[in-house]
Amino acid sequence: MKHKGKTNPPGRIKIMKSFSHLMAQKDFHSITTAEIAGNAKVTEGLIYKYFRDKKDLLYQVLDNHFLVFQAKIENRITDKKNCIEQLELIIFTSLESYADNRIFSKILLLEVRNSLDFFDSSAYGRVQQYSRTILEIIEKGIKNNELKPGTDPYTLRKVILGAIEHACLGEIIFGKELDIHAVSFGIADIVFNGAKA
Amino acid sequence: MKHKGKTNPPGRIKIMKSFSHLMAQKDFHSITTAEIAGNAKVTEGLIYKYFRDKKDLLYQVLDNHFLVFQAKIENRITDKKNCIEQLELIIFTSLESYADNRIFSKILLLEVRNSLDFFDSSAYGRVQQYSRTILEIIEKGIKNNELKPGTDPYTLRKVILGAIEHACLGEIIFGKELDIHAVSFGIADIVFNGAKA
DNA sequence: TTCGTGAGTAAGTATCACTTACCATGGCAT
DNA sequence: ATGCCATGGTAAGTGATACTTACTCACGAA
Repeated sequence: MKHKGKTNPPGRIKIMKSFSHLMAQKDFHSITTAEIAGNAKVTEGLIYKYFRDKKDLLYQVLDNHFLVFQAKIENRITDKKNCIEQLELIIFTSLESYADNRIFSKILLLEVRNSLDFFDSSAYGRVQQYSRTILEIIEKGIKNNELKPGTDPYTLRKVILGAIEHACLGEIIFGKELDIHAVSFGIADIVFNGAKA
Repeated sequence: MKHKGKTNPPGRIKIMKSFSHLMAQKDFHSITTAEIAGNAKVTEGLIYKYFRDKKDLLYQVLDNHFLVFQAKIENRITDKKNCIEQLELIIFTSLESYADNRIFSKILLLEVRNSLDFFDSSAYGRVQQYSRTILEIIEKGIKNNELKPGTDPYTLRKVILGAIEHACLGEIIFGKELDIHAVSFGIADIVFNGAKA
């Protein structure tokens, strides 16, 4: 008997909460199904009623976190008309979200990428949308001459996304504090004004 | 009986080669010790004579690949005196190395980061040195006014490293082709001259 | 000759992800 | 009322896999 996804029973919620909680402490592979179930006070078998396998659980937890992340970004950038301001805000908000949602960022930046089936998941769909939003803003910026006409939008996106992700890695891995304002300003300054004297 | 690391017996080499070869085909966790041993024509037990565990094998293979990577970079940048040229060369050479050494980049960018014990490994020591080299060039560049005086060297390094890594991810994960010349030039252009019109 | 050491093997074992078969309850059509 | 079946949940496996233990063999030095 498989779960159809029409309801959201307490067992399912408890499993996701338990797993989320464990992800804050250790990496995916060293979390056992026995631990997840024990922590959630259900039996191991129930996990497989609601999730295809352990990875599917990971992806669905990520998907949940991504919803909040995405809503925050989409909400904020609608105020700004200026493309550069929009991009600056995306950099800042991404850093902020990564910083106060360690589990989300740990899963997204460290755990899911090495397994190909992630890219079929609904969570990856959200990554793509976030990524597409950035590209569209850049293309608009080039069109109305806010950004240099020769800029390759894909490369610019690579630099922005790469900088954001790299900035978070130290914090995620070593638990270092990150001055979000300073770093996001610094990244934007380099990306838009250049580092050359 | 543990291995002291003084010699490099054929079994050890065969195991590392076998593992390297398997890493080109699938991800770390779906490679089994039985496969590694079978492929290398030794018994499973021998793996644990030379490597503490499967992860240790991963780190030592990475370490080997990193040696080549590092040598190439250090060699090339000694020609150039100009700091910006040095950084441009690092960007290009990194992309190039990542591109024609898929196993190396897959391990470094996707597989090792989620496990804390990597950061005690000798391979991580090499990552740190590579990273330090970049920082030193940036600091020199700021001192002799090639780069803007206000630049935070750590942030600039984040942008450069992040851009490089992000540029490679698509290639590693989906096997997409990457125009190294175009992308490395694009990254350098944005980072040094800025994207703002 | 003996002894110690490095290279390699064979046969486990504990643990883990995942499966199968089962139980209980409540709403609902007959 | 009654039968029924979908949904939420459990209990007890099972095969695979990472890692361990105890062993053999070859050989160079004392």
